[in-house]
Amino acid sequence: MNNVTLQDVAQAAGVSLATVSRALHGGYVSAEKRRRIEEAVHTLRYIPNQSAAALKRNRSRTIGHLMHFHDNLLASRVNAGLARAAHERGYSLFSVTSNGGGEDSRRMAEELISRRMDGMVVTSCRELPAETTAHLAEVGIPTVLIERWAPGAMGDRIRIDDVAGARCAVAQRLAAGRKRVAFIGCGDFSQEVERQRLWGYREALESAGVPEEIRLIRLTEDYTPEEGRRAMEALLESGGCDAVFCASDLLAAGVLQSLYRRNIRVPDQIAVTGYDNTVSAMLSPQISSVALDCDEIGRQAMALLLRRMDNPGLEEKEITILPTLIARD
Amino acid sequence: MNNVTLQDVAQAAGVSLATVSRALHGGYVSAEKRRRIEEAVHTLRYIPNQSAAALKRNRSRTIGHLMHFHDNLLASRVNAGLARAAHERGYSLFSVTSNGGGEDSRRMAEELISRRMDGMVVTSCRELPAETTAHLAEVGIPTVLIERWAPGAMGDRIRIDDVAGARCAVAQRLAAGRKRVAFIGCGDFSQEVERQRLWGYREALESAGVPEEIRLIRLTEDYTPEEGRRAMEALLESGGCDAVFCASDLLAAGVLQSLYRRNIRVPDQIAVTGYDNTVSAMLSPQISSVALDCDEIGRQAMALLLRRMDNPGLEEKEITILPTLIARD
DNA sequence: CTGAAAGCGCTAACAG
DNA sequence: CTGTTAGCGCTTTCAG
Repeated sequence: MNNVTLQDVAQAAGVSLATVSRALHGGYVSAEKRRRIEEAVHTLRYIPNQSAAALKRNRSRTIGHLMHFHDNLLASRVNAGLARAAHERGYSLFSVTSNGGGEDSRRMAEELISRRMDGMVVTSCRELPAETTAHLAEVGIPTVLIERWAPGAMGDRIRIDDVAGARCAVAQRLAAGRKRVAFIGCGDFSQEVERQRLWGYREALESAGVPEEIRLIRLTEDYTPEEGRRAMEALLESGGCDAVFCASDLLAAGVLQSLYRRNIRVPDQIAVTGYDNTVSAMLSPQISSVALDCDEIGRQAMALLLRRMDNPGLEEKEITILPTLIARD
Repeated sequence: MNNVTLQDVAQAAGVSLATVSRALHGGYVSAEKRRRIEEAVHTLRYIPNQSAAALKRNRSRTIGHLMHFHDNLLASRVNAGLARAAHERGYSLFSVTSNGGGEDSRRMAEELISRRMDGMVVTSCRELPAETTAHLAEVGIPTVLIERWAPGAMGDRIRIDDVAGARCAVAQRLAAGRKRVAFIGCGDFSQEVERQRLWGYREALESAGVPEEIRLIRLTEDYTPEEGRRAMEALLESGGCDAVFCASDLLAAGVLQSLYRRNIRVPDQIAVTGYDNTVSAMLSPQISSVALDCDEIGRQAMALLLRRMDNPGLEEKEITILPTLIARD
């Protein structure tokens, strides 16, 4: 069993427990004792008990990450970026994934509170009750919301400039001479993300002086290949197009399936652009997509957290991340 | 700040701290006091401090999950399955992802130890030093290794019957009348997983009385679309085939890209089967793939952990999970 | 530079 | 059924 404590190390090294603690935290300790302590730590395989440290310090050196389960690589990439950033700053990342809706997220958030996270990152959760973020604020846990959040949520934010991302992707097609660029995206405009992606599409058309055609805008319920396939079918039946901008790679995957079935070549006959760069490089053919720098997101999130830990009273801050188009065809 | 303690609740409810603790854990408490306590908990928004509880109990009610970062949905699905299973049993899941090699995994494992995980799951880590698993055993943390593990690693195991998975996938093609079924997979045969997938392929050929053709077996360095593409190119140049079994969906994605480029129709001219069912439903066309039941894996892992917690002395146990073929074409 | 000592918040005996 | 009490292992003053 694991029972090696500071006390044991102290005994083995012939010093007091306090000295060992100091040595471990880089305090003033004579070279000789430090050596003896290090040796004891090594031979006894001492591993500090974080529960005790956290209890005493009232800080866990851990950041909580709450995400909603979505069979999507993006979340795990953000998670990886966050983990790296946290680690660089001397924190660990405790990730939890909510499977259910608001009630579930709420429970997970409480769990993170009960573990006394020093900060909290909430990625793309439109379900987390605003009340829960308020609770976090109340108990003094800095919170950063990434990409999506429920209305009324409190905390610093990292938002993605999806208008720019979409605009850029569509502009590229127009610049390449495509005349009829379609939009396939989720039509849940209660969400800013969805509004932005459509808005970027429209802006690109407008800047290029291309009139908007209602027929070319296809809205889906959700981001799935099936929906993408269906939308593309409808689009083709209504008269076709020569390029499609999809508001997610999953939709684009469905679009490609539909085109494959009808033997319409991509990008020769129709060019397809995805969004989020999760599976775009795996599709046939590889398609262009709008990518997020997840390491950057992680770093910024940590920066926001640390800033607020130092100074809890600050106003809520919002950082905008600019996505970049990865051109593949 | 968050400073509501048991003591505060006790005061508010006019009972002793011990009574509150008992009430919270379902011990004997009179109905009246229980009511008052619940009320106090609610109005004060009391949230227990897990660090303190864990310190006292010397158990954290948390399972650690160590995985190696791989831009792959499988890991996050296993993670989700595990989280669900853990939650059902009253545990939380603390997931950490190692990005680097053995040194990094080792550090993460120590971090999990220092947080006094009650159990540990290691998914698909061929890098985790055997010595670290020994350390876990030594400090009494039950460990379950899923899918892959470094040689000499200690712990209960969940292995995937990849021989059966591959055999079944290949047999299906043969039964459908395909004559020249190729194999594209990673050639790192120091790993059991890789050996098994090739072995399953061979077994299927043998049972069907089809002679093995060395030309049809293409080995790659790794599981990436690029490698899949390259392998398929080579295969086509060497004379082609009428079906390909890929040891991973990512390889299959590359295979499809290569076929798309040459305008070879799937499955009419060549049928493609993937493995792991991560992206197979997103590809064009959707392809068959061998799937793992991640919820089942999670449940089994938890069962192994709990079993060993109750009885640490047990022999190491191995559970084999049978994958299933998802036929899509 | 070093050691003694006081808890952090909670659980789990142990006596009422 | 209820309250008192003794720590869990660690950090951090506070005196030497």
